[in-house]
Amino acid sequence: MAVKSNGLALASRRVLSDVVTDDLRDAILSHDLEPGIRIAEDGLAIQLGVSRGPVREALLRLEREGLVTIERHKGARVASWNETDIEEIYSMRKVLEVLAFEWACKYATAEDLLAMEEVLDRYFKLTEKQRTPKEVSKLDLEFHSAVFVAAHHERLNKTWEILRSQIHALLVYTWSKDEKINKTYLPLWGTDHREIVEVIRGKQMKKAKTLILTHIDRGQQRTTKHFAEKPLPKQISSEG
Amino acid sequence: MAVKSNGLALASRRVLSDVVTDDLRDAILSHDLEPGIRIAEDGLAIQLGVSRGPVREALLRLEREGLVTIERHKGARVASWNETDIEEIYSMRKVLEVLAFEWACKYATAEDLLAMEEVLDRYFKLTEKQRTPKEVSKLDLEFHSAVFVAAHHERLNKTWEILRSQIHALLVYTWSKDEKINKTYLPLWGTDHREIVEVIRGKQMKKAKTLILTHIDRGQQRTTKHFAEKPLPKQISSEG
DNA sequence: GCACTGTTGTTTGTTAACAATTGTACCTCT
DNA sequence: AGAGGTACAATTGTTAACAAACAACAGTGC
Repeated sequence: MAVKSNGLALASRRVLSDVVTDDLRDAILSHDLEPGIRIAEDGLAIQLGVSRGPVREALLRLEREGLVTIERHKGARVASWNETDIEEIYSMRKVLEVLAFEWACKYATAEDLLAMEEVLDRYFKLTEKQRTPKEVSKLDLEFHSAVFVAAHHERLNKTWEILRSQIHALLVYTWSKDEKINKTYLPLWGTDHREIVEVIRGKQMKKAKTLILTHIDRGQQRTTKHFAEKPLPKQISSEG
Repeated sequence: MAVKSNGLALASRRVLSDVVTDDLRDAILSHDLEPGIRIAEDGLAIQLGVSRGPVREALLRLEREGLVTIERHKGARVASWNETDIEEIYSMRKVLEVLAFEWACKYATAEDLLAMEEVLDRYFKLTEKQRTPKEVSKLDLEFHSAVFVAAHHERLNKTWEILRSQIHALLVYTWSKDEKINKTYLPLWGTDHREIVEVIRGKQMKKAKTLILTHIDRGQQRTTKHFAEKPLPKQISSEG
């Protein structure tokens, strides 16, 4: 019923809990569900036309992704963010990306490099109008994910996927209100990434490390700035 | 029924899925369940006297911990290990521990340092007979966990807990057969840890980094060696 | 003998009902 | 009026039955 089999039959069979997980993640990352808001199992189940079982599983998975918090006997809420979260997320990101670049320098295949360039191409082909914060940050994360894939490091990739969701949510959150600031920053990313591809191709591990660190630092400063400027949304009162 | 309420009532109410998770984790980490072995939901549920719901949740959690692998419509198996896993685990461990030490140098409280020394004390008070691989590695991991706690970094701690389980399982696996090798190595750990505490107390971040890296390297070499020497157990035939 | 197919049994995925816990509103008593 | 307690409502935790997918095997046709 809630199975949206668009056209062709899916290769790896999707199961209801997968569908619910993806739907819910999309709802959170598209800011349909604001941070702090309560998610009742039954309500969501009815809304999606499924039973509570798959919904429970989905909430557990999203909790591990850091998009949702669960309290015993009290249920789930959409995760909310503060300055500490930014510090934690970006400090984690730095060490993970450095490791990813080291391994990518060692193990990246020709296909991996091609995949990275493909994302890069899509970025440069964006028209001025398409160059929205949402679209650009989506491509940015896609590029970095391509680097992690190139690292061929299973555990590192799993950890990155979790952090990626949180970064995504954080960006959506900080950018949800003001659309003007981005124009001055965004164009920089493309050239950064182009340089990164070449460094990996040349297996210049030392250079890769400094390059990625400054690249991420820029992102962190931007995010911190936006976060500070952002007017706090109506706090969910049922917090204390 | 399966609720083992030993004496006093637990502070934070434990729920069935928690009990199942812990029981199953113990069974895996104590090598009662060997790597590769199949875990049927129904069987485990009956064995523990609960229904399949909590068992499913437990399996999901242990999958995220990396102790169990789940295949769609095919069920769960106890995770098994190879040389690649060792490389992945220890490369992750290095970057996580370095980050933990940086943050611990910055944010460790007096209580945190005390907690570390308490673990250290228990190590040095072990009698010759108590100094088994199992006991020593348990204390080793406990010490490192204390450092992560001292870092006061929520996401880093969560990631470490996952990796810690895997390291634990890996150690149990490599040491499951031969008990003789350890005697020559084990005594080193205590002095390493003692030095580590002092470095954190003195907030010597640079020194902490090199110290922890050589410390972990030793562990990796030992594990790799044991793993290579270990005779492969009877492969679970239902693999291919 | 070998490939194919239908059947059967086992296991996971899903559902709906039941039990237990938490939060709230109202009532009573001091 | 305020403190405390009781009943009620809402929500999560748990269970058992049902549906769907997968795996093994016997039987059929070539």
